[in-house]
Amino acid sequence: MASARKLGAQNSKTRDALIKATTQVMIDEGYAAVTTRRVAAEAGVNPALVYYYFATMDELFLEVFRRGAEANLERQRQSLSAERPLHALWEVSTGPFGAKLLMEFMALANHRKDIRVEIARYIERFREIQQAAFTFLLRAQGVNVDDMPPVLLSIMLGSFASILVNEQTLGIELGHAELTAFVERLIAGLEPPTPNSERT
Amino acid sequence: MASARKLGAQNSKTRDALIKATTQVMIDEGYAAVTTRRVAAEAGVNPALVYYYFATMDELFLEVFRRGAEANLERQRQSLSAERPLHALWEVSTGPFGAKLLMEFMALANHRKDIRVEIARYIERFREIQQAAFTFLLRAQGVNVDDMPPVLLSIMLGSFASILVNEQTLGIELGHAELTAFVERLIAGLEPPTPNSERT
DNA sequence: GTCTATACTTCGATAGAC
DNA sequence: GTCTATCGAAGTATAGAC
Repeated sequence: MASARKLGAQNSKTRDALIKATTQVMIDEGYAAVTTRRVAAEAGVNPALVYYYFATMDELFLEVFRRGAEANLERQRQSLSAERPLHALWEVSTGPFGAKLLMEFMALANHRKDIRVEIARYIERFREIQQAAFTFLLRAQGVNVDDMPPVLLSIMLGSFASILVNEQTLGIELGHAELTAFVERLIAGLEPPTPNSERT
Repeated sequence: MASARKLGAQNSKTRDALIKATTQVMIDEGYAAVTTRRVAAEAGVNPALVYYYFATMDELFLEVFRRGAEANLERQRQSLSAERPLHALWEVSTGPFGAKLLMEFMALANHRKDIRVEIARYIERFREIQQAAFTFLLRAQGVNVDDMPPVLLSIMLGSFASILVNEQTLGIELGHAELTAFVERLIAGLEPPTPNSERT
C-alpha cells in the first residue's frame, strides 16, 4: 500500500471520471459500495486504472472529498454575494453535496483518521466563512447578536439542512413541512426582499 | 445466505454478548468495521457462533438496531414522565445511542433496503410519541401551537442533538456553546422549574 | 495510458467433530 | 452450544505486456 509507484497526471480525463463515479456511488449506495471494480465500472474504465491514478482507495476518497468540499465552498461564496444570501445559501445546503455526501464522509471518518481530520477542517472553514458573512448581514438588519449570534445561525441552518436531506432519503416526511416553514420564516425575517429584488 | 439452518435461543448469553459487541464496534469504529471475526473477538467468543445465532450479518445488524431502538424508546418514555420532560429528553438525545449510532445506521441503510425501512419506522415512531407528549406540554405552558408546533420542537431538538454529538466525534467545537445555550434557553422557557423541583 | 493476469488478504457462510 | 477447518467470493494492490 502507498508504494513509491508513479501516479498519472492530475488533470487526466480518466482521473476525473473516477472521481465523479466515486462521488455518484457514494450518493447512491453509500461509501461501503465504493470498491475498485464498482467505481471503474461506473466510470466505464478498466479497474487497474484506479491504481494508476491513486496510490490507495483512501487517496481516492480524500480526493473526492476535497473536490466536493472546494465545489461547495465555491457555491457558498457565490451564495453570499447573491441578492438574498441566506435564501441562496439554504438552497445550496439542501442540495446533493451539502448534506448527503457529508454524512457519508462523517460515517467513513469514523474509522479513517486521515479523512476525519480533513472533514473537521472543512466544516470549521465552512462555518467560519458563514459566521463572518452573517456578522455583517445581521448587523445590517439591526439584529441583536446576543439574541442570534452569527455562528448559531450557521450551525442551525446546517443542522436543519442535514436532517431534512438525510431523512428524505429514508422516505420520512413527519415534521419536515413545519421545519421548512420555520426556516423560511426565520430567514425571511432576517432578510426581507428589497424593493428592487425579483419575486421568488 | 439465509438458509433453513436452525438458530440458537433468543435469550442466550452469547447472543447478547454478540449484540453488545457489535453495538460497541459500531460506535467506536463505524459499521464498516463490523465483521464476523471482529465482533466475535470483541465478544470473546468463537467466530462461527455468529452464524449459530444469526442467519446473516444483516440479521445481526437488524437485531442490534431493534435492541437500541427499544432501549431508546424506553428511555424516552421515562424522560417524558420526569419532572422536567424536555430537560430529561435532551439529556437522552445527546447520549450515545441517541445520535451516534443512529447516524451509523442511516449510513448503513444507504445500501441495505431492509434496514432502511426499519430505521424510517423507528424515527417516525419516536417523533410521533414526542409530538403527542409535547402537545400537552406546550398547551400546559400556554404556548401558541402556531408559533411552535409540537412536531417542530421534536425535529429541532433531534437535529441539534445529532449535529452536536456527531461533530464532537470529529473534534469540532465551533458554534457548539452557542447552540447548547440556545437549546437551554429554549427549553427553560417552555419548561420553567416548578417551585418544588430540585435544582440543576 | 490502458489492458490482462494474478498475488495476497479478508470476508461471509457452512460442514461436521466434539 | 462451541469448536476447527475450510470453501468460494470479493476486496486491494501490483507486475508487466501492449
